[in-house]
Amino acid sequence: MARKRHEDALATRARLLDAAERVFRRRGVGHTSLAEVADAAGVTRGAIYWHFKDKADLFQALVRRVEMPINAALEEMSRASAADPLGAVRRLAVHALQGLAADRRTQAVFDVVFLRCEYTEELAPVRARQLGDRKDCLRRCEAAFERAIAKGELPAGTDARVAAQGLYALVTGLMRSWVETPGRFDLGAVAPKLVDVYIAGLKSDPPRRTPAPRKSAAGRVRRPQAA
Amino acid sequence: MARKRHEDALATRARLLDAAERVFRRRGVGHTSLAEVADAAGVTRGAIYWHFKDKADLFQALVRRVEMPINAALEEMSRASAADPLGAVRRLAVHALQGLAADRRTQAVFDVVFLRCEYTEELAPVRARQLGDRKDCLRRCEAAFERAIAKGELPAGTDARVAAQGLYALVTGLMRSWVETPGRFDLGAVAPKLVDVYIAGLKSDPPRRTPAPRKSAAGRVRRPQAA
DNA sequence: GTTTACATACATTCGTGTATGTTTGTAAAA
DNA sequence: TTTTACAAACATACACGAATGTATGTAAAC
Repeated sequence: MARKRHEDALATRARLLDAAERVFRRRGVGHTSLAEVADAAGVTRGAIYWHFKDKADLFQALVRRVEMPINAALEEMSRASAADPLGAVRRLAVHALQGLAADRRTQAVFDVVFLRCEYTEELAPVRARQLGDRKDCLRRCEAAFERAIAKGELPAGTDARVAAQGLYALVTGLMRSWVETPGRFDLGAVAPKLVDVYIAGLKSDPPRRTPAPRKSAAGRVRRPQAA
Repeated sequence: MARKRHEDALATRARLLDAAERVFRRRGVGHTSLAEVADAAGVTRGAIYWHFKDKADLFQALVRRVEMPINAALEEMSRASAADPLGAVRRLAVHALQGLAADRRTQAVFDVVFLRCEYTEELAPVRARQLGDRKDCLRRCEAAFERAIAKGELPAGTDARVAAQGLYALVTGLMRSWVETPGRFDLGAVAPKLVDVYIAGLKSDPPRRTPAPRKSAAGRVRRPQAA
């Protein structure tokens, strides 16, 4: 085929990404050949190899399309955490969950990321980016919780790091749960309730910092069943 | 090679499962050929096709090896939930997490299940089983929370279903987080703290049942920032 | 002698990467 | 302004390896 104009080429690229989303979701990243993606986009493999280096590169571009809004929300949370730390964290968590519940593209990408791909060597760059994003998110949330402690919104002695890990686990766990069975529950409605449950728990029974990292065997628990 | 005795054959089968655990974890389920598994086990593909129907069958057997203890803990939880519902739920969640933190085989299988395989058509039976297990777990936890409400351990009007979904998300989210970066935090120590945070949150700010499923647009939040 | 528990060999399919072909926008040269 | 040359944006073709399933071989246990 012939040469297109710039905008036509960008349209082709976008159609390739859309097609990859659909096919990856249905057949899995590793199980789909680039020929299938090309077919679904109405082009040939040549188009893919023109726009992308290989399948991993295509996948990476696919993920980055939905990363930006989340990162923007993270930034905003860090700003707002100065005045209202707990509120900022709450808004971030709820916003992330409701964003997933509302946006079809986000749903497709999270479906692929959670269930339809395996993180081996060839996806190492994607994986590294995911872990970096997670680390960043945890650091920001931890910082916000620290501010909440300083402001007296959370009890002194609260382990902000553990608190952040718990919130992250709750949110991502909900995301995965919902992606596994979409439509089985109303994520948009459940999200604020459960985030509030967790934050209320942080206030009334927060994770305490371990008083001193003794040399004794770690891993076992000692807390006498605080029920 | 020659024929072995029954116990020898069972040992070969076990070594195949062990080898598959290692290779799947390193290279991903879809990206590993059965020849690699056979090599790692010191046999040929013939042995695999003797003991298992195909790769999916091998993977399924691999997962089932670690499912039993968890299901047993679930049963025990249901029994204990009559007398001490919240305590039983708490013990189940903490036990599951610490079981992951302690057992190498469980770690390997969860690693593969979370990160190194893609759930496509060929893994449909495995997937169906996972979803069934999840459903069972959610139902039992919901029932336990209902008992807790009946006993006054949780406020009346608490939505037990949502409460169970949140706990499940927290626990599985922690599992995945820890599997993603093992050694980055002490799961055995963090687990009871965060489970307690969540349960304390259920007590002080529980998810309320939606009073009446009005016809109004669902999904948006209305709660006036309960900070 | 028969079946078990594998090993070996084979045919076939599939996917990838690359090399090459082809057409047309587009900008500079004339 | 027309022509020329180049490069963008793909399509097509090919070579290669790799994985699967099956078919067959085989030696020891029972």
